Amino acid sequence: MFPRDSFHLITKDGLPLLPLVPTWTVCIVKSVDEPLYQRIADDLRRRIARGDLPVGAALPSESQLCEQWAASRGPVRQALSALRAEGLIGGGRGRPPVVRTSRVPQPFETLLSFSRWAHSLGRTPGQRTLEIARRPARQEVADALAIDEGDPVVDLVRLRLLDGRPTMIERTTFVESVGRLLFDVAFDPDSSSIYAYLAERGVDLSVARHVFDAVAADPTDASLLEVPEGAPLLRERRRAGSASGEPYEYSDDRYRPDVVTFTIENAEQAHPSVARAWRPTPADNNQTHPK
Amino acid sequence: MFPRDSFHLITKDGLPLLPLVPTWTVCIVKSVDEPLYQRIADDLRRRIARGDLPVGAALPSESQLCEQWAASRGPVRQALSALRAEGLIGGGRGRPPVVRTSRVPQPFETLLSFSRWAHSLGRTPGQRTLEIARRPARQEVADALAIDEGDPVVDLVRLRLLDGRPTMIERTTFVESVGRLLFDVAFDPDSSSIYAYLAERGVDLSVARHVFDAVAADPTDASLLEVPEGAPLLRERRRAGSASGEPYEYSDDRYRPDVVTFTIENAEQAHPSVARAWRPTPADNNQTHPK
DNA sequence: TGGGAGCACTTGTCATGACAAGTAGCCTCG
DNA sequence: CGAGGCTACTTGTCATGACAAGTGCTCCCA
Repeated sequence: MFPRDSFHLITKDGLPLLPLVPTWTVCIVKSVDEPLYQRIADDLRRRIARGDLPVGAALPSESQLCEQWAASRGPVRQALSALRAEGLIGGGRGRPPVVRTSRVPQPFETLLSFSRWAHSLGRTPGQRTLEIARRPARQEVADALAIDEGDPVVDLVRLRLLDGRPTMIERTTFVESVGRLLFDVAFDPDSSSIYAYLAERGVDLSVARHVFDAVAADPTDASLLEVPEGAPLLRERRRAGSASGEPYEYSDDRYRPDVVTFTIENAEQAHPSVARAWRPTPADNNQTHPK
Repeated sequence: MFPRDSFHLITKDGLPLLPLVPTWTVCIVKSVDEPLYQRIADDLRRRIARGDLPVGAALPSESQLCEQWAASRGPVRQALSALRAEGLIGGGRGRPPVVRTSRVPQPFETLLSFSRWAHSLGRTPGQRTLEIARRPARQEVADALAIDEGDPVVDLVRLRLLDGRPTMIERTTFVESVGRLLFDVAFDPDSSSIYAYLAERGVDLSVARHVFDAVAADPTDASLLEVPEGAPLLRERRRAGSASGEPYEYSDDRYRPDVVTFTIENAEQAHPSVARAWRPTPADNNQTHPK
């Protein structure tokens, strides 16, 4: 299915081999089959993330990049424009592009999958499945999934843990055609990531809409999340579906606000980026208050 | 200061005059001095927003756009790529671009300014200034503004109303150089928008970071927002500053979650868009539950 | 009638060349 | 010594041409 990758050598600066490079070490990168402008962009991203190009530093000029990659201005400008759209670089007419931030934007999946997010943080996700059932859709769920009230759906309720601590209650409803897959013997809701599992089965979740508000913990929430009844919880209601807009799942997730926050970064020029953030407990960040 | 705009006629379809157009009405658009690819993008955006190109419809092919605008593929592709980045259109190799949604992304300011947001919703914002004071910075604020604890700052506490109903408590702290402007006789905190006022004075707020969580209403919050003590509130902590990253303001805003929510729309391909959403009260949307 | 080859058309990628517009540094002149 | 102009260099915009890769359709043949 995947094209066989071919490889080539590049220097430790991420540049193709050129006579003027004095010393170099070897690393291997995916090469052909990926368009040139993407290889250029990936390389610049990597150099920014690694700190070779610190914040405030000027990138090589377009003509220099053209020489280094033996490319014309087209692909080089395409790469720079991609970085600009991600907010990584600034600059403008007459002055060379400048590194604005080294933060790499979180990919789409990170906001969707709790497991994937936890792993990207270097923490260990856990989960306890409380209920999985096939039942008729309630009104609110039917509206969100664009089906009729009473149509069969699959409900899944899970308590999600972070490093063993209760963090979130997830009440997800899948349309029947997708939820059916969760009853497969191959699926173990307590060990694997649902989204990874569904992706393997050809379910493409590619658009999502998240609505945030706050609710008070009801008795069930309170005992599972180990907070007092009535404590404020951060609620995310999520509807996700295919690229064509067909909804596949609706979820009501309630977070302990002392463990998880959501962050939006916003600039006049660049596109906004969103991220789920983990908040260290007071015991953890004792004496480590940021300067 | 501004270049004198020149104008030209285009048909009701937004196309330049061509002999093959049978009927047309006149409208005036800004023309020269704006690059071609932006004029093309603006025109397509307008046609999508007006419904001339409904969701699901295919856009003209690149070669057609080239003919219509007497342009080469460069600017046309630049325009399409801009729309694609905004999530307005989809499509790919071999198939013509397709309108994905007609929703125009909210500009940067809408998430920053309560007044601006309310107006864009067609609702009337209100505000009651509870406190404005110059005092030494607390620890948390000093950290956020990158100044030393005890440095002078300007605190502003306002109750914000939507259609006369209490909606949000805003506790904003400005660095002294910016906050000083709020004591000017020309500024009336109860009538004008702070951000519009500051922008006039040359304060450029162009990057912001918003962190969302939930808190319980303390006695002050409760009485001002007219909710029970301990009720869950949606909290947004915001840090905003100049393009170079210098922070100007830090704010702790607490919303009634039954009035305001925040929404993130997220897709695998396009950049995320964020928006503040107004939630009609149960009395308002009685019998108008969405199908 | 069904399936596959072929074809027309689409978008994706890249090269080359040209000019406009903005920046920063140098240098001259008052 | 300061102000202004000049120049080299940068990025922004656009034209033209070419080929690769994917889609959808027709048409032919088994």
